[in-house]
Amino acid sequence: MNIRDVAKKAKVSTATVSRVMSGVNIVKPETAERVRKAINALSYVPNLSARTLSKGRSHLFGVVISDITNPFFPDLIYTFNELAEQHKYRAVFANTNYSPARMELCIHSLLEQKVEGIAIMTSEMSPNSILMIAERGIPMVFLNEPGPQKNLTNVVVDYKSGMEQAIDHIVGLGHKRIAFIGGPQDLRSAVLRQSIFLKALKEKGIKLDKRRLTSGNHRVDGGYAAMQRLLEQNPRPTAVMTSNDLTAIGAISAIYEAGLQVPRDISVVGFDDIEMSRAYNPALTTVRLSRVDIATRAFFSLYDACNGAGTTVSKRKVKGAADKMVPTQLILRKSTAAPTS
Amino acid sequence: MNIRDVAKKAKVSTATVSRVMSGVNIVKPETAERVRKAINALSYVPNLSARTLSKGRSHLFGVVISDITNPFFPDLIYTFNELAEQHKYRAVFANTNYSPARMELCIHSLLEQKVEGIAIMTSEMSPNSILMIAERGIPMVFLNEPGPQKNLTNVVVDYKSGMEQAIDHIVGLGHKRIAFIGGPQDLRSAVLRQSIFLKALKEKGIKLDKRRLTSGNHRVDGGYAAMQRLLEQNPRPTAVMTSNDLTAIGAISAIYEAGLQVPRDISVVGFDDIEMSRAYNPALTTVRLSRVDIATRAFFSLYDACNGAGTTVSKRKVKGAADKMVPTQLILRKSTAAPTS
DNA sequence: AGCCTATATGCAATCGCTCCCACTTGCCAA
DNA sequence: TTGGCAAGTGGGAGCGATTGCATATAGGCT
Repeated sequence: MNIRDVAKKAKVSTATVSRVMSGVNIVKPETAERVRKAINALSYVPNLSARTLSKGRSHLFGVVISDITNPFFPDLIYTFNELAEQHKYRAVFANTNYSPARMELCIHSLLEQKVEGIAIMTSEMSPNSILMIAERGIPMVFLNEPGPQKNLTNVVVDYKSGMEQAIDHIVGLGHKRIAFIGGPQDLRSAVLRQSIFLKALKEKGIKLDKRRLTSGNHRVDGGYAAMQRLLEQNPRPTAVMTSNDLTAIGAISAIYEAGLQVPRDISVVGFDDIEMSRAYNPALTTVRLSRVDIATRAFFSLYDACNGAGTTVSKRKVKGAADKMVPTQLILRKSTAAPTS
Repeated sequence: MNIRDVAKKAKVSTATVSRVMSGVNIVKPETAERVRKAINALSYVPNLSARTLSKGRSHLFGVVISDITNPFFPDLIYTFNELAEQHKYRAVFANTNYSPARMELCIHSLLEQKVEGIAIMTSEMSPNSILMIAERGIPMVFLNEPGPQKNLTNVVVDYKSGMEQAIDHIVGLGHKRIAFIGGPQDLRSAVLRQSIFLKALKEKGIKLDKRRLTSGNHRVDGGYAAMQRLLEQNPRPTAVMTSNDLTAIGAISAIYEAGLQVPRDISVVGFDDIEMSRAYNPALTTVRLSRVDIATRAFFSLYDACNGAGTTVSKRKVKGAADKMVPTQLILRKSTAAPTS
């Protein structure tokens, strides 16, 4: 079942069938109708490989993520996918599983598929792969990449603002013994969050006792273990800032397990505002980082690069997206309160 | 940059390059080496569309899901993807957003991509689409589809066993006033869970007061609202069984918000055992439904259908998968306890 | 020397579609 | 009448790979 069968059935040439399907060029309405009837009658579905090969365009974007299981990503994927669909693109996803070696495979697979743009939403990197993309002139977009190079754009998150809001909140409540649980120290985004936190703290003239600076793994168990360590201290911290929500949730588990309560005994602040933060018990005070924003900026960055800056509507959107950082914002919920001296 | 460039550079024909890449047929080692050098030198990546078109095989499976944002799916996708990779397949995902109309689009897209098999892991259905798949002879696998038709397999979950374990646990603790919060009544899987729960209850000679049977939407807010309604009753239930974990989490929020505690005042049991259940506060007693199992069975069901039942290893695995239902199992954690009369 | 086989490689048709170009037809102006 | 133009359609090359078949070469055997 191919375009020739349809052409035969509709008594036209394959060229005409093609024209009817793509909707461009002029086809006499009656002819078009006949073709459409034939398509339905045969329940014909065009072959995407053939079309891609022939046109030399895939209308496909690749998105590289670390791990679909990480609650940070589904929202991102959802939004990206939605936008792609709205703009007649498709999106394919590739998991690196946090491994640069696997990232290389991911990129290779995306290149095989002739994607027209690649969004790299991970921290781990394979410089070699990046090179391969670059030398093909394929547009790329990164997340918080430090040194922006030519030929690629960069979605950058305004971590600082959110961190400052969180610090102001904690300090405003009267906390003095503040701890920080960071993420894995080989994860660039985690290191970035930590350093920005420390810097913001310093700028406010507050100094953090080194013993209160520890780290987990950005998962629940890591937060749990880190908090257990903090709880052994005497005096123990009265407020804990964390590098992501899963860490915060792990920390809260540890606090309850030690017979203490949040926020009565210890206040906890998360980062990311994943779906679960609102539903958690107690609902987590956290810094919201909009995955919808990130996905939107990433998508339009690629879309714009592929479809010339000439367009009007998309142009405006992208311009807006490129101008500003992705904002972050403190969301006050139930996991913070004044210390009960 | 295509196979001809490589051939020219290595001073061989395109046929030889192709043979080197696919690894089949005999190529003189030195020639192969020369070709490999050329491939690297040019950093050539083959064009998948051309390959697919030429071979007439896509090595691609499609997976239809409702919504990537639903925590039920990421695990499923992860596992499916992993298995696909291990078996030299790729997997593409399509979101229906719970809409049969969109499902039609999803299927159309998968057919365009010439997928070799389709796993339909959603409840919503578009009979028309199913027909299109069937008439192409493409293997399908469903999740808990009630009437198994020919030409498709069905992964079925043993809801009953898990429900019975949960009921035994609750009843064994001494609970008399048991409530149930179901899912959306237009979602087949939710209706199934509910009816199996009621049936299991009846079989044990326990009867449920109709007023204690209510439903949410399988999301946190629905569980919250449903629980609020239950809390207005006098006497209120002492144990609540729910149709999924998100519902249970919503219910717990409502209970705490009413100034009560879990499990002291009310016990809550979830269903699914999503990642968050373990980390929730209190950790949720729930019925585990292994997404890994589901994905594994779904994958091998398609894989086997596509690669003849003749293979040995896969055959064994698939046979095992097809024989048994996906088991469910009660996981005891902290959200259940004996009622404090 | 002549023949045969096994091994290694090349030629070219093919997959299903798109799109350039050429062609037909009908209409209007010159 | 004729030329020119626009609208509608068809022919067929080409996209980049795979693969059946033909061919070339080397070595072994009689």
